[in-house]
Amino acid sequence: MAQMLTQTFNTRAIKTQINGSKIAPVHPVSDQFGEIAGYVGLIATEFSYRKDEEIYGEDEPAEYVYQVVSGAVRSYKLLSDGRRQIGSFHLPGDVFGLESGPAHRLAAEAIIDTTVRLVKRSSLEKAAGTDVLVARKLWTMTAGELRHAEDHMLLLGRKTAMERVATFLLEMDRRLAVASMMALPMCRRDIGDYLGLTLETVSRALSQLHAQGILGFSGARQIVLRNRQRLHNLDA
Amino acid sequence: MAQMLTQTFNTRAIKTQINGSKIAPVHPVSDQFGEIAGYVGLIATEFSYRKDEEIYGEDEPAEYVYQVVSGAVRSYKLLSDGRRQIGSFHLPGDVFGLESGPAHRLAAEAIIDTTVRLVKRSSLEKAAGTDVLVARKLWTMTAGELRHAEDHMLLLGRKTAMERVATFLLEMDRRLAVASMMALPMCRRDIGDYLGLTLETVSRALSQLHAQGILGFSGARQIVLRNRQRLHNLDA
DNA sequence: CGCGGGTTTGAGGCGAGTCAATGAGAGTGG
DNA sequence: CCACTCTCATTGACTCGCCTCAAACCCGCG
Repeated sequence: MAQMLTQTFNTRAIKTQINGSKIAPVHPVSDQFGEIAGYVGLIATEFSYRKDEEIYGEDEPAEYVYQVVSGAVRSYKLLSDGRRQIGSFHLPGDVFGLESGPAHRLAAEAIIDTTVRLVKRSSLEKAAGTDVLVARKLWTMTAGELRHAEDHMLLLGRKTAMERVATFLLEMDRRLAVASMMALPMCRRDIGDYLGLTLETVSRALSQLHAQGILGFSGARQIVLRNRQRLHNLDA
Repeated sequence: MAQMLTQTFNTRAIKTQINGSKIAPVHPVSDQFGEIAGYVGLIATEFSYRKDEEIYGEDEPAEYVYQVVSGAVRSYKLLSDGRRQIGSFHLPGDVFGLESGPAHRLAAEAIIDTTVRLVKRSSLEKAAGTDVLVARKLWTMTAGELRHAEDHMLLLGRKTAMERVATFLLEMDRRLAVASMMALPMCRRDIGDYLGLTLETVSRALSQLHAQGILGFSGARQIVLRNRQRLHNLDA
């Protein structure tokens, strides 16, 4: 299996080894991996990426499907002049990189040091070809991404800067708050590129919310929401 | 079947009958309907909507899946104060209203008088439960919508007004041009709400493209692209 | 023909972007 | 343990692209 990895991962495996990431031993799919597919016969492998390391590029063949174990990932598209739109952030437990077609439509990078679990796309395809429950699960996961994208189109097309930031805070609060505190893994530029704003506009909105007592800081990326209701009111 | 329709369509069927739409006789799925599912046993019905008539509302139970036969449909979300984001336009041949979950996440309205073919969602679910090819087709269709949404997020978050209009024109040219002429079914406000712009900004961009000789008008909604290459250059 | 909705065009305002400087931590090495 | 550095974040001043408001125009349709 270690041999299979070096074959199939080629450049990425080499790069990751240079970066000092470990390759976890092969093991059967555990319950925790049920999000991708809780079925015997699927091989899950762990893999690690360093901060800002590319996991896959836009239009690259979609060979694997990933689940974040720890860390955080951004999926994005670029325009030719470098303008970037982040489509989604992937946090621990999230599955990403799932494609129905042959290629990844967004690139993916580790926001911070990140460990993922992955399975070969062909394994999933094969399982889906014989098991309608697997097929249904794949559809449902893609539909979940579509739901998020539809909500995000409304944000990008029609919300004001303050509404976008309020939406973002409530989303992150829901997805990664522990004990009412959230530790954002991403920088202001990432947030801006997710919300269709500049990093300065994001910073100004956060400062304004801080001044109004709606949130508290413990360092720029440790945020406590002090009044979710008022935040909801700011979110259209 | 007519009885089934009045039962299952309730208010919509009544409204449509008042509007004078016809209810087509039940018939087996034809080859043309293969986009939804070319399988024996699925019942397709035709239904018509008048200009601006609602086909289904946001968060309404997703009982049917639709395919445009003729006309055009807009799918959109609204903010509480009326701001609208159109997620996509559905043109003849397009399938819309397909959901993995229980409810429609966007509302749908006929842009002009429109005829659709529809099948019960439960029929598709049932077919997908026994036939992995049907299941695969449903997944692929949802993945296609996701691809469009991802491209559109990039447009809404990062493109300029002129780039958005150029992208729109190329999309419509690809999807509905006949003999290099496209007859837009939607008004400037719809285009603006699709592109995250105001109708005035859309109009100004089109006027500018006209002045540059990149497109020609035969009435405000009949457009000929005279230089696709320059339009591509304007689209980031 | 003559409405009337839809479109175009103009003038001015404003929200977010740009450019620039300062500030605050986190990590590093002496 | 502190000084240094470097990245990231904040804040300010100014600009600008798109929005708003308003008026004129143009067809398409009855």
